[in-house]
Amino acid sequence: MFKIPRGTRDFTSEEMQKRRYIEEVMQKTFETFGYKEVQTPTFETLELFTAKSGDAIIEELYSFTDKGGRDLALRPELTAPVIRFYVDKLQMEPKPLKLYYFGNCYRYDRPQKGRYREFKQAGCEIIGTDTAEANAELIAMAYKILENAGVKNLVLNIGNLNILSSLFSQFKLTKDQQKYLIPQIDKSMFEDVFDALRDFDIKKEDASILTEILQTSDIKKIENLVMGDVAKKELEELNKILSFLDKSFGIKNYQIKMSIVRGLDYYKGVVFEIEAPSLGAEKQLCGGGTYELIKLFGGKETPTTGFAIGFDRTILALELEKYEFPNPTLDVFVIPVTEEMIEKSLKITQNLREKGVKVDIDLLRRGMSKSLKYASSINAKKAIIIGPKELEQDSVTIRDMETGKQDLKKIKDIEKIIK
RNA sequence: GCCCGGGUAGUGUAGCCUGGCAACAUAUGGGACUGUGGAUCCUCUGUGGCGGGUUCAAAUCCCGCCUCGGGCCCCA
Repeated sequence: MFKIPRGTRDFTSEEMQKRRYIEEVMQKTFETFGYKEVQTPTFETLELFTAKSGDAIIEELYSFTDKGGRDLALRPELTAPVIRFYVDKLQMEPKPLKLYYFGNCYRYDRPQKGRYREFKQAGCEIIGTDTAEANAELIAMAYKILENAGVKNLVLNIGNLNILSSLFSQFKLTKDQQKYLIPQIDKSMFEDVFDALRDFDIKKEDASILTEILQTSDIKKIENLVMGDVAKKELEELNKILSFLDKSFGIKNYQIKMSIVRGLDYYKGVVFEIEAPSLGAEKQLCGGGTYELIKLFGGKETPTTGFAIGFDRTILALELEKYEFPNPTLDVFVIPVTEEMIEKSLKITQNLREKGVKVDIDLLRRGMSKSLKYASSINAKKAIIIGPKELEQDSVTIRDMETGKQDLKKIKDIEKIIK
């Protein structure tokens, strides 16, 4: 017996039905926002990912050397590949460029619920604009995608990294000091942040201002506390985004959260995340923001914002919320009563299939009773019984599997009745 | 990578503490009701994650590994 590799999954037809359905809903939402689908390879050069995230991520990558000696890696995410694609081939496309994608990604992590070594992401990037309306539209789309997919309990947090970094520079914190603070901010350990700031010789008042800003979700309060032109200007932008979300997109269910940091290295400006609180440790469904990667990849700098949605987690959240996925059904199950009927039955089956009807036929030469039972267990809507009695009159028996009602119908009329 | 809890037919479970023939339900295949279902009955197949140790004897006790789950770490 062979075992499935750790952290990977097989999907049953029931699960695939759910996944395809949700993927379609997401895809439609992307399309209604004017986004176009792209696809990139499953593996890339290792360098693409180390350039973006540093050598430290090699530990969490599925990387390998191919037979030509090239260092490659299975993609751990899709932003870097898509931006590589953009820099390589799409720079002259009319702006803004709105791209979306679905793809499996691979990370060498310890698996647990909602975290797999092979997982699927849905995401997008908008290239060439960073107006408040562009950012608001993007955040709204992320929210709507999850809402349209049917997730009920969503928490949308929005922050802005430029405000944080301008405060950092105002307090003259060194890069190392910032590096020390960021993980603590990420973990909401604000007392430790305060203590650290004091250790860095920040005045008590300034330290409390910073920790206040990090903790409050009251934008007025932040307005009163924030200092410096850059931070004030960014705050104004943030305010515009929030106002668009509320007034234009009807999304009121958001919270300011200045402690979203998301690896400050290449994220700039607005950042956001959407959580499904019911999911526990791995509850983040979506993360995104504005970032600067194009220049790093050798392209002409232009604003970019994007997000990624954890597809598997979205499915998990829906299942937890007892979301009712559509049931897989079969339009017709054909039952030949005797072996002599098989040829005619296959022909009728095939005729219906050519008309686009979902039809299956008994292939085990089972009796009527077992066949009907089987038809019922696979959720067939109708059964067509084909036997000598019926054929004498050029007819078949059509049985409605829900009501149990059945009628003798002419073969030439089957198509009409089924449709 | 760390801490904790699990792993018994395809699925869901009992037995484990206190070692002694591996079992129940369900699903699947076949059959009965001789052409009408969700039923009933009969029947076949199928089970201890893997390896080692203790013992006359291990699903049961001990150790290691694998794996799933909860919590960390990480979260691009």
